[in-house]
Amino acid sequence: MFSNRWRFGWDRYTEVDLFTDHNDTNAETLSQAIRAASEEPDADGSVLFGHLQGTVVGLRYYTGVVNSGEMVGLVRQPQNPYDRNAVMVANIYGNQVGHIKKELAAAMAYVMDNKLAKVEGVVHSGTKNKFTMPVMLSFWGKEEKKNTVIEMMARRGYKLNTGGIGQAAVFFFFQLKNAFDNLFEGLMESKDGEKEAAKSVGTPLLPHQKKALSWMCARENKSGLPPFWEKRGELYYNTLTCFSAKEIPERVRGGILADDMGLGKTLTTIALILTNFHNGKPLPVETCVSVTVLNLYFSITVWCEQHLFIIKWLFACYQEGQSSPLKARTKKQMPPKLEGFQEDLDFAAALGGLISDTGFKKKKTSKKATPTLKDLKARATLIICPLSVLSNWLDQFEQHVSANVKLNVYLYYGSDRNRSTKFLSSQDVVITTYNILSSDNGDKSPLHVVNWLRVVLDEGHIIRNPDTLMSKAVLRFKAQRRWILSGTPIQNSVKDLWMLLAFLHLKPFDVREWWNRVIQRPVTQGNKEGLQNLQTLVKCITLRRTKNSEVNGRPLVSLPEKTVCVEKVELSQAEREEYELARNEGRNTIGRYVSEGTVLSNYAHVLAILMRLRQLCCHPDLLFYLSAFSNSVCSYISTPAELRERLIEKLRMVLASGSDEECSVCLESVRLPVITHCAHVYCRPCIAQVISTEKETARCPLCRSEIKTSELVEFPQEEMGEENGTNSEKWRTSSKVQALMANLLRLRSEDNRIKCLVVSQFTRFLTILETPLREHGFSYVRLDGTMSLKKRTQVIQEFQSSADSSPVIMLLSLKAGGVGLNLTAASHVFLMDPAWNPATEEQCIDRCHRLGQKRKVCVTKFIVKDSVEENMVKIQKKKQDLLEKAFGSTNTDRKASRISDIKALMEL
DNA sequence: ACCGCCGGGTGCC
DNA sequence: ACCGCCGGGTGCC
Repeated sequence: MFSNRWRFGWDRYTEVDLFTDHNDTNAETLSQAIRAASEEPDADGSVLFGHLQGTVVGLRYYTGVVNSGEMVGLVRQPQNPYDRNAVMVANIYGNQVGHIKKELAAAMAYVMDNKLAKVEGVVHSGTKNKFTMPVMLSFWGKEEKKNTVIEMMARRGYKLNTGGIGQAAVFFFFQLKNAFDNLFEGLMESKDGEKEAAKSVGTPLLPHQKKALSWMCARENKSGLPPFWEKRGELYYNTLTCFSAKEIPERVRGGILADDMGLGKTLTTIALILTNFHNGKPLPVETCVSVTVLNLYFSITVWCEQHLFIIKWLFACYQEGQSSPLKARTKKQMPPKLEGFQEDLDFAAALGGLISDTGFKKKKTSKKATPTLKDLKARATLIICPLSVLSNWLDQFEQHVSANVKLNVYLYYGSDRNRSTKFLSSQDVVITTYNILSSDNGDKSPLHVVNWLRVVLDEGHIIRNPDTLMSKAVLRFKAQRRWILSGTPIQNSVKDLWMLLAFLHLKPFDVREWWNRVIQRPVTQGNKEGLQNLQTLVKCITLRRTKNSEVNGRPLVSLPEKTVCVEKVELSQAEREEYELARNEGRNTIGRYVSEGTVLSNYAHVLAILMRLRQLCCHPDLLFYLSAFSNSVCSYISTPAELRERLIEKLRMVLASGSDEECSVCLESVRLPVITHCAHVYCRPCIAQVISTEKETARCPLCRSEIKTSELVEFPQEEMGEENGTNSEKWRTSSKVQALMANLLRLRSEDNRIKCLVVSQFTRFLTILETPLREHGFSYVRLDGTMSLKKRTQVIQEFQSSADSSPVIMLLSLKAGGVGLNLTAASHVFLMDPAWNPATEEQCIDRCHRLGQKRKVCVTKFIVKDSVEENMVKIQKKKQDLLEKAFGSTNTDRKASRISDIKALMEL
């Protein structure tokens, strides 16, 4: 009796499958157990400890079957009444297959419960008999746990086979990295043809948008097999996990639209909503002769009028005369109209052609509605977007939906938002923000009760961190179709993708374990096949075009021409003399370091010399003290205050230079910079760690001078952003300044509304340039890294404005702002000084040579003849190769290449 | 399960 | 006969 009861209890789990959501129950289901077991936040640093052949027993008691080569999951069952060490074996769908034999289970339980290792199983040869079968177990975990685990298992008589575990093939690493970077490139091919949007879409679609629409409709309607599934006889077989099932695997209805910013993702999505309702028919919408705008308008105003951005949006509408304030006000006072709801549903049902009007109504009230009816019932598309683009969505609906079409768009936002699920279901579109979502997160939240036709995540990469509330909320939507819109689907690593695939319900990868095993780990370890699989996966569900993409041999969108020319600048007699003096001096010094082999220990000094030369090329007043103290020179500085002053000066120079100073501890750009008494710059956390590890014996990683935490000097807060050192009385010009001004004056005489970007790595140079700009009456703004986000947006807005009073010149610090910066108002770019990294320059140019640019773009690079700048340009070309080779190469290699760079710069 | 293990039946060669 | 051997019953954790 007892035994039977329990057996029944466990057998229940065999019926659990991962294709069904179990949100409704609090009972711990097997699928949840597997999810929980595999939800280790960071499986990345895992290494393989070894393999072990084990046995799965008790097959005859369970329904789960496995194929040859199929992956299985191992789940601890501490509550098992027969053995608290029990380890259950389940297949991909979560059907139990059996148990690990108890002796082995006892050993594994210890390892698993103490999180010493994650154990994975693969059944290499299928069932030999129907009672037991062998399983290959592999143990994965943190390097430092490796020996403990091996010893632990050995003590219990299980010897982990550690032989033949090669490290990831480093050789292919570079290739793979490249392939990964290009993961989202070239995903266009010729997916389907073009599709015309429904009549209700008021704006004609561009060819590439029609293609996207066609692809999206196909993704929603076609019933093919998802990637890596194929039909084998009566069964559906997953070629990656070797799992097979009788039922056809659920297809992902949706995908990732990853077009570049500006290609019209919003418009295409609106077109999709209007064009592809149930059975591929257009969304049934009421049309009317009167001004439709008001309907949309009305629901928004009623619910959200207190929010500033809406007011802004309304204001924009007024201005454009799309509706009158008066009408809006009268409309606003009317009670919300909901009776259209039922009509719409009936209309939808009638369109579906499957059930009669009355039948539909009857079923609708019944709780046991079949899925088909539920599907039909779904009408609304839920759009989730960042607050910052909310008004843009409203604008776009306004703009692109035909004027005579009544589309119910509801903005689910604000404290008095309508939480009625009946109301929400009745809408055509509900828009909300990620923030609302994370606050409206419970199971009873209306957003999670409604059966959506479609859920669209705008800027979907926002949910890439699975630990956030909103990411969790996003996984619990009930929806038939799911879309992610994102210009940058991957920002850092493969990891970013998991959440996206999980949202899309891409089986079986929505369960972290299978994703980790099949894709993430192979890819991060440089496995070629893993990457290919990932590519295939992404290809199947993603459409991405960039501004450079071509369709039928023609560019998607044609950007205006861009010309780049280099203007050689001759130094004046005086400048040349000063430059040569500094150059000879520097050359001697560096030459000495090279011959002594002490370039690295005097690296700060070397950089300082180069910096001085680069600055001399721009303007003599750019010079800071050349704090020439390599460790040996420190002694002549007398007082601590003077030392501190000089260190700060030096630090300021490094920071202002924009030379992308590298921290020698983490080898990344320095964050929270501090300078040591020996004048080397590190990230504060990095060097602090060095000091805390080495204690009293701590030495500077670069020059081996003694260092102490108390001697780390930071940039004083009050000096941040203080840049008003030059006053116009002492101001003098330079050859480069002259060259720039000549260009600006010439342009102004041709067309006084031409806008220019003037770019330098030296913020002080920008300051120097302000004087002649003022003198010649140019209106300018300035954008550099020291400005607050708020100030930046304000400056950008000012510059982008087409108003007559808006500035014509932007002084831009090379590294300021992210890639997203949009400065299309400018059509001329002046790069005042060459950067170490040509990509930085390209990025900067792209800020104005991008979608939305109407004029030809003209880029001028000023390079001083016969100077370190010319050599930098030469190295730039080489640099691209170096950069690529730097992947996977060692610290020493990178340093070595730097030394050879320096030699080339100084012509040594 | 064409195994291993258990425990009862049995017992020179 | 407090053993070995035989053969039937039996079987995950």
